[in-house]
Amino acid sequence: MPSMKPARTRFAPSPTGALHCGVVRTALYAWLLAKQSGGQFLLRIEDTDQKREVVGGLENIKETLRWLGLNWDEGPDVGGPYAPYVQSERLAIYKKYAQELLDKGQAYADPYSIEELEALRDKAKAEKRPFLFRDHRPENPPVWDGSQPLRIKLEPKAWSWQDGVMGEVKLGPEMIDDFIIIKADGFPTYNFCHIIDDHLMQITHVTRSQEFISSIPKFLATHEVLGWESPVNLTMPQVMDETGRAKLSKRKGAKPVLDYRDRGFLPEAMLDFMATIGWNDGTEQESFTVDELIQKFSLERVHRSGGIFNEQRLLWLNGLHIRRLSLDDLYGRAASFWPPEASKHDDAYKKSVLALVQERLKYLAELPALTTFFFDDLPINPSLWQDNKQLKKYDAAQLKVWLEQSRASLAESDFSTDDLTRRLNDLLEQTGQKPGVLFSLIRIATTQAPASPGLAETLAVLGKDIALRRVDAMLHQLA
RNA sequence: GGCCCCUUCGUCUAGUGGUCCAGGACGUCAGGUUCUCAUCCUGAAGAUCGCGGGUUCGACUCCCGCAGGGGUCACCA
Repeated sequence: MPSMKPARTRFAPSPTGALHCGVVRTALYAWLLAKQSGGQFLLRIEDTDQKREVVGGLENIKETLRWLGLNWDEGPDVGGPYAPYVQSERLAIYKKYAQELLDKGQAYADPYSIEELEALRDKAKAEKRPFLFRDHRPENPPVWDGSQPLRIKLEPKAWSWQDGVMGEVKLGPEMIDDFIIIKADGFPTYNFCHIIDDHLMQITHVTRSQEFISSIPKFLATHEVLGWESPVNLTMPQVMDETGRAKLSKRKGAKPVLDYRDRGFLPEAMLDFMATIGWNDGTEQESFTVDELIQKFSLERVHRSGGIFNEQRLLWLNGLHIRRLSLDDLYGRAASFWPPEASKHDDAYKKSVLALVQERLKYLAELPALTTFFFDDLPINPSLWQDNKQLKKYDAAQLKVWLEQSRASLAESDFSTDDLTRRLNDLLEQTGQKPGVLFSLIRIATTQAPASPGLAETLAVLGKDIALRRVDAMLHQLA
């Protein structure tokens, strides 16, 4: 376990849509860093682009993190020493620093219209040279009245830095330009305000997704101009979609994390899955609890290459975590996933059903498909025995004989699993049949389902009345 | 196009010069666990370690080049 000074990390999403696994994985790594070092994890909302803001975006962020258990020590709702933690409520702070830069001659008003800028950019493109705003710095910038964008004046300079994940990265002076720090609408840009906030909020490690890596020189230069030390930059590899051809993004159809909750994925499985796209502990351990992640996670073992979001593996991990749960725990989590028919039944019954399907569930939304026959009689489906590879060799009269024999024995049973098992075995001898034939017949008769848990266990849970009633219905059908 | 990052079985990966004609896991296939589904167990197929040079007695591991993929070049974050 890496010992380090308490790290203050943050997750700083913008409320522009539902959180997906790509961005949440970056949040998870930041959270793990804070937890394992005894530091703090902050949530900060970067809502400086009013146009892109989405209704419910903030709620989705909070709900996603809460569901996953990525609790924030400071941030919206919980407050903290550096409140507010919503950027739209911190405008005065950014303006203050912008004014300071302006006063020092480190910032200037941008006199160009959007159209003029575009023309300059097009021209540069046509001439196949990079567009740099600094080549067009106005000689006598207008007095900044807040209606023009304000640009920071940055001297071109090559930067190299030690990235906590990527190692040493070097980028040339062409990556630095006079970027806008305050937009014409009065809001600051991400490039500017996140630096101020990270500094004021004493963030020690900044996790960012890979698309920001070429912006880091700008961030470094801005720190320098402000006279601040940069926090440690941690650039995380990308999470790619199933095609492997693009990073996970909302536009490309990445599913919201909460969709997985709604399908009955477990938060600990999601965390396990996300953590292990791009990180492993170097042993052959394939699955981790949250505590193990906190203990074992290390930056040194985070990959630099991107990883594909493989839902197949998530499914496997989720099944694994479901099986690890105690029955009571699972029962609590499954509450909203039962089929409607189950509402007529009591907790004890539902729990005994759940015990039988626990090892069969990959996700909780499968519950109805696996259990409906426990709660209500399914319509009799002749194809179940007519197409069954063991049973289709026999005619209805023969099946009826065996089923009647079975009914007679079951009628004597106390329906304990032990007694049922014994009787079922006796019936094999009496009828001279293989389990493949007789058990299939009884299973189909009593469930009318294409699949079910073990026969004796299933019968024991169903109970005598229901089991015999269904056998009778099937016998009637075979007549 | 410039710049940056990446490149081991389909996928997630182990691997930091010899123990690797490459190990594990998911997935797939086959068999076993008194029926089905699932679990569990066993086994199989699956990677000439992107390509080409070099360094070295020896390279997946080091160096160079190339190719491919991803990212980025906004009054978006």
